[in-house]
Amino acid sequence: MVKVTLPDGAERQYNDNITVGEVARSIGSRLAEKALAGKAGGVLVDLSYPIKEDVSLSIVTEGTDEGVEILRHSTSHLMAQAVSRLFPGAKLGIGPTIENGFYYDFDLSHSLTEEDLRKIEEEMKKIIREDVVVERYELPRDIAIKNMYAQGQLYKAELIKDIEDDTVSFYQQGEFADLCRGPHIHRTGKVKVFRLLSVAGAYWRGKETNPMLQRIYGTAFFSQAELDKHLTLLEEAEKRDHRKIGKDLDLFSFHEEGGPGLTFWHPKGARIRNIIETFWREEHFKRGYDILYSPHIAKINLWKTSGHWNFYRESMYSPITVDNHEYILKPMNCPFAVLIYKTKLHSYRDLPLRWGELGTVYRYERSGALHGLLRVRGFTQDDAHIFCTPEQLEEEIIGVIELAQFMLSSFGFNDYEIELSVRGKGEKEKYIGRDTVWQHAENALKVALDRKGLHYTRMEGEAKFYGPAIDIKVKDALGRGWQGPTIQVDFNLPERFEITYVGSDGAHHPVVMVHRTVLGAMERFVGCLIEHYAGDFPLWFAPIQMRILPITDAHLDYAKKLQQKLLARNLRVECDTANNKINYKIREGTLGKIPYLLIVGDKEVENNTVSVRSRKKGVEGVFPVDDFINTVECEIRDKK
RNA sequence: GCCCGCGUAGCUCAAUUGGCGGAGCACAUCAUUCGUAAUGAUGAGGUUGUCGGUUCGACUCCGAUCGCGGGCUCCA
Repeated sequence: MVKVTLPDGAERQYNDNITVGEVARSIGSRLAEKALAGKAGGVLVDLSYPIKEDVSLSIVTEGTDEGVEILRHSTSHLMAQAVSRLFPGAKLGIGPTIENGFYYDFDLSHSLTEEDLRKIEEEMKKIIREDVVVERYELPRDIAIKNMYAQGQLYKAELIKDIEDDTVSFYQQGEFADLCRGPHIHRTGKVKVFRLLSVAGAYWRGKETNPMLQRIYGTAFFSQAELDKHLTLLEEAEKRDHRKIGKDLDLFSFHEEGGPGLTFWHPKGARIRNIIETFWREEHFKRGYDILYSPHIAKINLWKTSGHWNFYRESMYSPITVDNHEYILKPMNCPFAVLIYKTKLHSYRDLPLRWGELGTVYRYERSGALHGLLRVRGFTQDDAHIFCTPEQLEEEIIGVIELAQFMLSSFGFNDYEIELSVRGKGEKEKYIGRDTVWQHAENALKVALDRKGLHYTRMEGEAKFYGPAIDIKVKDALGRGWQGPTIQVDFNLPERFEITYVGSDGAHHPVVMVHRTVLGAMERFVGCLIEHYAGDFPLWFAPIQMRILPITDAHLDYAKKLQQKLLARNLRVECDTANNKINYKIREGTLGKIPYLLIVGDKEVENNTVSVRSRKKGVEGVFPVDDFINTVECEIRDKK
């Protein structure tokens, strides 16, 4: 007999080798109906899993996150089966679940098209109707490898070679079997609704030197309603796309004549940037920062000293030769701050020095990586370099974390992920500096994060070449994370440039440098902002805050005077002088996502009022001009 | 950079199997002077991304190239 402990604490006795599915059935037929898998002792197992010893068990059902994940994983197998049927000889890569769906990689000579996806979907539905049993079996590792080679499944063979266990498990459904840890749904008929979404190239195991496979992305749900909801969500996200909104709202553009990844800011986009930058400077001054300006290019030797030429060259624009000297467009601002630091001796009494710089850098991003404002080749970092003593380091990092949090929340970002980016194992040639120095730097970051009680993920191999970092990722409309703020501890550049401070003992000590941004880069930040608000910006940084709409030409004078009055109060206001009906003007203003539309006609002229229509609430009513000004000035101050 | 797809008027899109490139919006002119999401008429606009090839004839087929998109890789 075995004792099974259920989630509610109930204990039940069963015969040895009873399966998870049978336990579910013994509890209730409805549970059995909805059961997909089990969780025995915290490990996900199939319904066919035989229970051999006392265990705590929960049944994974359709309505749960784990259930959906199993469904998607099984759907990816189903897809692989369909692809294998339609394209004999297809070599299979991997087919995992991902957030909101799944994918499977295939190596086939035929290039998959959208129509192929529909055909594969049809074949998948056929397999669902066949409702074949999905069965798990195990093979000794060596035999499994031999089998895979015999079947021409080289990728699978390679995967098994990397598995350390003596036996590996497979799942058989009809004529199709696939290497998999499981668990899986027990019949193909359990798959309900799914959709194949796109095809894309993907390197085998993510390595550029490996062959490129064809990846099919798809998603699956337990109900049509859920799938529909998900597809609607994708459509909504498309509407929030900053590239579309940027065009519609006339914020920025890119030009073939200008070059890929080089942003042209239009007046309204530039206005947003200017507001953010002004806010940024003021906030920095308040927190004891000064700001710098530095050149866009510098002689190549500077970059050799800094290490960029050796460790960062592939991201740098090629040298420009002037008067027999080679110059490089700066990919980073740090060496410039160092040069300024070196212009005089610094006492420990002067530290920390916090030097901010809205520095425009140029990096050669591979053409395929470019993406609207979110990944460009020329961008302005809201950079700063802090020079401090080792003792001050922790406090400085905490100060930066707090500033970054303040900045993000000021712009409405409360959902972001924090990563601690450290060196990858066994690729030391990618980084400069000694182990002890790296250890020290990493520890400082870790301690600061812990002191702030922040949750973070440790990311191996994500460090910069000169030091580890705290990276904060904000999300776009599709939930893709983009690195924004970053805090990097650097003991290496100070050493390379031999920058020191004079301590109380009168001796020179190496200074510690912190590189950081609190927004990331203006381009990316504005891109994320657009998606976050879908172009519907809060009043305080909306490029146009209000537009005056005169009913007829007879009200133009009043409208113009009103505009002057509002401009004088530093409000961003337009006047719609076009010869159009008021309905038309309102429509234009609404589509332009202008926070306030101020309608003025006979009544308003007579009483010195405005009829206010807000984007948030629609018709707000008629207010004396000064009252309206008061209201919006409060709203701007509160950054609502 | 790699795989796949896409480039037609400022924008969003049409154009049988290769046979004289159209529409809506925006813009200009004229009329209209209007109260909370589109007034009407007229007009202007293009070497179909670029270069080359096939053809009597190319937006359409082929090649190259530039740019964009979805991913992979890479990163603020």
